[in-house]
Amino acid sequence: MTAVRESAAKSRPRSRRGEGETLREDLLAATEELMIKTGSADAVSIRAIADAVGVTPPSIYLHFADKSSLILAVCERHFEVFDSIIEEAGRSTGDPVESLRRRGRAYVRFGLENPEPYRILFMTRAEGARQYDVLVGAGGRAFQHLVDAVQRCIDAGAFRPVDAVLAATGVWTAVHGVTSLLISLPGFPWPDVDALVDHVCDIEIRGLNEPVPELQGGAS
Amino acid sequence: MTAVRESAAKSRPRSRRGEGETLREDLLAATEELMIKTGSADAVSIRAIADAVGVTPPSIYLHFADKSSLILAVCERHFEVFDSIIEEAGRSTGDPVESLRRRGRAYVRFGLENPEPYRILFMTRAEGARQYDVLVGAGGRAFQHLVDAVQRCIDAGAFRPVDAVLAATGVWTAVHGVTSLLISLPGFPWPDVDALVDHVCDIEIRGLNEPVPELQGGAS
DNA sequence: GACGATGACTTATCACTGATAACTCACTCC
DNA sequence: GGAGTGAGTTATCAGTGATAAGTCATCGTC
Repeated sequence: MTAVRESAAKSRPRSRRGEGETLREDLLAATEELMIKTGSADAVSIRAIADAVGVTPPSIYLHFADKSSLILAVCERHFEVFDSIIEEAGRSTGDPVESLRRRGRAYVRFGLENPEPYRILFMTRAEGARQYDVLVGAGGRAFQHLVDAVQRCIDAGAFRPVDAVLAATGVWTAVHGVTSLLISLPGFPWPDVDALVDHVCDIEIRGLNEPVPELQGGAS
Repeated sequence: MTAVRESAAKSRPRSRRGEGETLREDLLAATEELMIKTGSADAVSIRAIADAVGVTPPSIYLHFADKSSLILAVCERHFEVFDSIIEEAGRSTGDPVESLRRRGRAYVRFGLENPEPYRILFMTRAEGARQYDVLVGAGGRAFQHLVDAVQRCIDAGAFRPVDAVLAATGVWTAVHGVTSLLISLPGFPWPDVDALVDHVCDIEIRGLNEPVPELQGGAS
């Protein structure tokens, strides 16, 4: 019987000396493909990955410490793209407030288009090394980009002079809230997604708005 | 060797006729305890649960279809309490806006105090039966309670006359965003949690505020 | 050009997981 | 007192992540 699983490569030629890295790349690619196909990281097994690449399970451990390291490596690749896409969306306009809104839209869209990496990066408990790596590395940079974007709104006088880090954290949690619930509960009777995202951005922007000083009976 | 695992009850007396439900209750209690102790539903195994109760693994399947049904049953119990705690917090004041703020605080606090049930209910992909049960049942009621709370703010003239369902959805995603990120990334350099939650509530409330009609130069 | 070293991988196996089929036991009711 | 059944057990399965130890080809060296 020997179920053929699905791989094309029944067995792959052993890499030459010094070319071990090629297997590592192939493993990442195969894992990503399987994750997208199955829609869940738990659903892809070490054996399935090994089969897809045409190699035996233990050889995976020559390149990754364990399964979660492999999965995380795949997700971190997405994260780099994540940050750059958001930055690009933010740079597509000169108005800082509109820029922030576009960042928010891009964030949600990316999360919905890459639900499993998003889930792994932001919706599962991070511990130890992973926490440090992701948060201090690419994650830290991405968050700083958001803080800067908020600061620009403050500097432009569009937002009250709040603590930019606190405000940025609030913005992040807001867009994450929509993204993550849409991913987790696809069966909930959600309003139109675009309308919801726009509403969330509206609330955030209005909430951080400089209020017109009407209470003091300002002049002119 | 036979590792003793940890249970006290080495074996439990077989239930009498008609008392099968007692095992079901014991299973729920033991599972909840193990979930709290290990902090993760995956970390508690069918065998560990069976051991803790003093029974063999297959007997669990006489009371629950599979492991996830058992876990979900534990979480749904929490959900009932969740809703009632939020309702209670909301009723503790007459001011609808302050009431909404208290609901938000209670929501986040409950999530942080029961991270694993929260994770399972709101942070893992829900499918099929579970989706239907939780969303249409207790979840539907809880959400309706939130919509009502928002509507009261609108009726009181404290919020603009927005779509109450859309606004409630936004409020939910906002408090969920904080809760879920705090659970997932405990190592992130978060601001003070209370300050963050208050800030998120502030933004939401200000964002939904009735703007003083200064642009039209309103009368009186 | 034989030879030890080593990079790249395989074979065999472990401990564990959720789950099922088939059996046993004790009690109840007729 | 025997059939029926509720309540649980024994034995076992297929699959999981992971490891120890072996194989095999290639490289650098003498």
